[in-house]
Amino acid sequence: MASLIEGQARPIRLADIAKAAGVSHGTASNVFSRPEVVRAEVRERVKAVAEAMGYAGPDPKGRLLRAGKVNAIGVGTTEPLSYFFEDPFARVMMAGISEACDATGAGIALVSAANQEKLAWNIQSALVDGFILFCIEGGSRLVELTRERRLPFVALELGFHDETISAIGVNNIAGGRLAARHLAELGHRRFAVLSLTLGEDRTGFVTPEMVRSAVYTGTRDRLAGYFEELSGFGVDTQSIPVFETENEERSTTAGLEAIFAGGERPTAILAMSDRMAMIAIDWLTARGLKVPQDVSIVGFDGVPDGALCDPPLTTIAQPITEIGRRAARMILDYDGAVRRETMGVELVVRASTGPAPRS
Amino acid sequence: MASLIEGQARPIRLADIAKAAGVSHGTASNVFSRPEVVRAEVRERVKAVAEAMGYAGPDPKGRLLRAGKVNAIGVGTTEPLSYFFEDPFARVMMAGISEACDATGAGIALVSAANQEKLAWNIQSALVDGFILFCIEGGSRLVELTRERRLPFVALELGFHDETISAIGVNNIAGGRLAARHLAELGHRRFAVLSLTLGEDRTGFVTPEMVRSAVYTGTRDRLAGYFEELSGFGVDTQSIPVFETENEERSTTAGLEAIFAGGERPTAILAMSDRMAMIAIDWLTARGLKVPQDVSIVGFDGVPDGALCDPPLTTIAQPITEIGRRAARMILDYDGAVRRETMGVELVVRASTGPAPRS
DNA sequence: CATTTTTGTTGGATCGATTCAAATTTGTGC
DNA sequence: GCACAAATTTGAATCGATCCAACAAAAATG
Repeated sequence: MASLIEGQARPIRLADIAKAAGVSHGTASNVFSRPEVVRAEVRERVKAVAEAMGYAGPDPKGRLLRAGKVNAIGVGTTEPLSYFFEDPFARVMMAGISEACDATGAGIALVSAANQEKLAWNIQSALVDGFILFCIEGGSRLVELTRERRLPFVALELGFHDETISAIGVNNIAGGRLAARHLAELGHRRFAVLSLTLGEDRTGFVTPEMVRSAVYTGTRDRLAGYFEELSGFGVDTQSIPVFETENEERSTTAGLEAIFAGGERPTAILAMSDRMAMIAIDWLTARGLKVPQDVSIVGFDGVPDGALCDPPLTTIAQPITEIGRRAARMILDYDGAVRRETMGVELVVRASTGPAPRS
Repeated sequence: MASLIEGQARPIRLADIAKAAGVSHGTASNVFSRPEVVRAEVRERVKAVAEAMGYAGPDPKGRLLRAGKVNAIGVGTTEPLSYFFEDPFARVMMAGISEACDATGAGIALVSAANQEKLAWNIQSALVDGFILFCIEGGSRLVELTRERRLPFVALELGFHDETISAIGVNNIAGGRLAARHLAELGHRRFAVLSLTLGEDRTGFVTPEMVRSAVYTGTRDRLAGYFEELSGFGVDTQSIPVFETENEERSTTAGLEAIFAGGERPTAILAMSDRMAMIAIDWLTARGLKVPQDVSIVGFDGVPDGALCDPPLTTIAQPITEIGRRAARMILDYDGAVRRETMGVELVVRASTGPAPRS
């Protein structure tokens, strides 16, 4: 009678095959996880029973609970999941993370939190041993949520002023200086800056007070680097227009329009991302301005696309892949310490910069 | 005395705070997962205790075991993990998968199996509700392994002849025909084919017998499409060189060298992937052959890069994103049925094809 | 043949939560 | 103040494995 009822196959458990094979569940477990300790004869019998009953092998869910380690690292962002596959910067970073994970056999779990309610849940319920956080905007909330999981995590790329969390970033001041010096040495004296976000979600021209109260010290530092260097060349940095964008097309275009609406047009643009720099190239070209003959542009990041656009982009290259590798290793080899690493950057000169036009 | 020993903080469990707050496990659990059923006063007390003890919230590992559902889908491949972020085809596919996952709040777990031993383990221990398999080469082993997990899974893009597994693919015969017809109508009569793998890991020229015994029916069908259509134009398909590659630079280049070593050079190349097509463009250009004046090339896939290369690539476009979306939904809405879907393809004419050179 | 080793097997404890039927408390109407 | 309904709380059972101390059997040693 029982057999008649057992129609709806509920998944076979290890205990089921142990019973069917007439061994203890301890032995049954060993057959799969440490086959060498069980006598060949028994091993074969248990395996045969498992096969016959259609056992799928030890369920990772059960193992996980016991083992405690998931063997996967979570990568979180407030962007939609497709960000990881579409954004050039993210892709190079992910390649670095992948490399480190491949080397140790760890998996990668992508965690997105495009909408606020699900963000919390997704972070809270992700099955991972630690997190790498892409702190674009809304980063602070992401960090807060992740901190509550009490798992190891590393913040990338924002330069939070919170010294209590592990982070890997680049020397933004040095990067800013390199970019500015390169342009200044080419004779440029009239500049404009396309800036990443400084704090709250806003776009538009930036005032010195806003810079001082910036949440994102990464942005602030790049700006500081630009200004420090340019001051050395006698440029009045107070008069340089700085337009804060959301690092996407719409707000960047708005920034360019605002910048070029004025009378004194810049001969050089300092962009805090390659993304904005490439949008700027397109925008200028579409308006008949030649890059670099009329306007020079320096980006920031060093994404591969920059080498392919027309003209190829001069930029401040971050060691993106290496940052990814290190971030992953930081999680994989977590030892309880808070680590903050700052990587160097380098100027990559391509064709988007040239001598200042003599007016 | 005990308190002296308890130095090494082992993570706080729900049971710990239940005891500390003087409530049962059940109530403590409800405080977190169904707060509305517990009296406000108790709820606050428990929460306060949790806060004070530094409780990280219900551990997903425990919840998972009970709930049974991971709420994540695994994407598996035999390539290294970085494949997902670097390969153009994979990226577009992943974007589609991401979209479907974002919509339902599911996560994505990337599972690689670059090396054989770890392959098995990674597939066996991945914490997912189902798999989407990128069946490039070595696909059959991947499928075998996954089948053993007895989880829902979908195979992408290979056109396995095994009808018992769910799969989404495109109409390869129709695609082949479209490509061939386009070239034939431009007057081409001398062709060469850069083929994807037909079966075991090998590269080189392909014989008709090998085609008949092909494991990968997707490859076979594209070839069939090419040949059927060309026959209609009176081309002797027997004499068309077909070179099987591994869809990467080295073997594709080898194929081109072999093809162009002969006396009767083709005026048109049918490539079974955009990847190979673009490699071919570069190879030909580097050798002073003009595309499409000297040689026309049609790709297959329709990856975005094809539109950007020089010259832009004529290709057979698959609805890659849509395939990804459907695959993800197939796992997410799994109902126990085996589904096999075939999507349509379309010819996208760009500048890599032109009239056959006369001579 | 008795004793020690080696090799295999057992079954209870554990990992960290959720669920649900039953027990208890609180609230309502009369 | 009582009966009955509604709202809370309890505690045992469960999810599916692994670990390990204890035990049993077989093999090696004296």
